Amino acid sequence: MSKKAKDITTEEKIKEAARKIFTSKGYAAARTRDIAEEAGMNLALLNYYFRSKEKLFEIVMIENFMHFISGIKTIMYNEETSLKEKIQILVSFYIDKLSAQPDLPLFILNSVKANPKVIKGIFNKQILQKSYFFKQLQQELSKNKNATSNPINILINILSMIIFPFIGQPMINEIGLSKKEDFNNLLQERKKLLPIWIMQMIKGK
Amino acid sequence: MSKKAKDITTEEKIKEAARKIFTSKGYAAARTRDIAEEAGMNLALLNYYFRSKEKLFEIVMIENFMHFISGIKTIMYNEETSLKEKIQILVSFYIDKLSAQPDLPLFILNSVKANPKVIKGIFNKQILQKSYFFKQLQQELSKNKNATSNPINILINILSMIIFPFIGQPMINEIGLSKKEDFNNLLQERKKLLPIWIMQMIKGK
DNA sequence: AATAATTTTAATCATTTGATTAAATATTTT
DNA sequence: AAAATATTTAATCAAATGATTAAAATTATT
Repeated sequence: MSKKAKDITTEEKIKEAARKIFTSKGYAAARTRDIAEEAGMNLALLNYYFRSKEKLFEIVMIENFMHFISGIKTIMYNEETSLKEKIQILVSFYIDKLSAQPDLPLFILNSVKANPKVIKGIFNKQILQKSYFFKQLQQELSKNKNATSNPINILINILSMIIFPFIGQPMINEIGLSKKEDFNNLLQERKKLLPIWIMQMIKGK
Repeated sequence: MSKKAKDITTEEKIKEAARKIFTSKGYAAARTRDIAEEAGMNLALLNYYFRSKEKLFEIVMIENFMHFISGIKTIMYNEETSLKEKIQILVSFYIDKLSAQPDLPLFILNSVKANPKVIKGIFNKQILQKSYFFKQLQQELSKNKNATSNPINILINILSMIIFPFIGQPMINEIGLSKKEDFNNLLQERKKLLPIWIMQMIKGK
C-alpha cells in the first residue's frame, strides 16, 4: 500500500470515529481514547495526524456543518423550481438526511453556540439573500397585505419544524407517542404536511 | 443566624451557581470548581451538601425541567379558555420565559438526550391527553376532513416554533439578521404571528 | 539490499478534576 | 459557659485524560 493511500485511510478512519463520538457525546464528554478505540487505532495517532483534540474537533465540526448546509444552496439557487417546489424538496431532503444522522442537529447547535465564529465563511446573509428562493419568498409575502411577516421568520419556521423533531425525539417519544405510531410514521406524515403548512403561512390563510 | 436558615442559604447559593454553570456549559464541560467559584464557596461544600457532581446535576436538571413545563399544565387544563386563547397564552408565556433564560432549551434537550429517564414522572402521555387543550385540539382537527393530521404533529410544531429561535440564535444572527432588526424584534413579531400560523394549520387553510 | 523516511506502538508525563479527610470555625443545645 | 453538633476550610488523593516520547515496525527511495 502506498504511503499516501495509507495516510488517507488512517486519517479518514480517525475522522470518521471522531465524527461519531463527538456527534453522540459532544466535545467535552468525548474522550480521545473513545475515538481511538472506535477507530481501532493507537491513541497517539490522533495527535500524530491532528495535533490535538481541539483541532480534530474543528475539522469534524466544519465538515459536519458544511455537509448539513451543502444541499440548501443548490436547492435555494435553482431558478427552475417554484417556491412551493423548493419547499417540498427542502423538507424531503432534510427529513431524509436527518433520519440517517439524527444526532447531527443537536451537535451542530451546541457547536455553534460554543463557537459562533465557525459559521462565518460557511454561510451568511449574502448567500441567503442573493438566492432565488429568497426573492421568490419576498415576492409571495408582498402579495399578502395584512400579515407583514419578515421572510426570516418564515425561514426560521421552516428550519424549526424540520429540525425540532430530531432534537426533541426523546421528549416526543415520552410525551406523545404510543407503540404503534412510531417516530418514523410521524416523520413521513410531516414530509407531506410541512410544505402545506408553510405555504399557508406564506400565503396568509 | 440559625442552623437551618444557614443551611438553606448555602445550599441555594450552590444550586443557583450550579444551575448557571451547568446551563451555560453543559454537564461534562462544567467543572465543580467553576460552580464553587461562582457560588463563592469552598469546593468541598459541594460534596458536603450534594454528595457528588452528578447528584447536584440531577437536582438542577429536574428543577429546570419542572420549571419549564410547570406553566404548560395550568394553561392546558384551563376549561375557561378557547383553543385559540390557549395557544396565544402559551406562545406569549414561553417566549417571555425563554427570553429571560435563553440557554434553558438547549440544556434541557441535551439533558433529556443524555438521560431520557428523567422525563418520566414529570411529564407523560396521560398528562397531555387528559388535558382540555388536547380535547379541543382533537375536536378542531376532526372538523377538517382532508388533512388528517396527528395532534402530536401540531404540538411539535407549536413547541418547535417557540423553542427553535432560542437554540438557533447564534445561527440566526449570522445568517439572517442585520443590525437594525435585532433578535428581540423578531421575537415580538413571532408573539403576534405564531398563534395565527398555528390556527391556520389546525383549521387547514 | 541498504538506507532513509514515515507510520505505529507502548510507556509515560503533566494536568485536570471529582472527591475525601482532618482540622478549624461557627452554631446550637444543655 | 461547656459540650455537642454542624459547617467550613486547606490540603491532599486517586483516577482520568490530553499529550509526548523514544523505540519498533512499516514503507518508500536509492
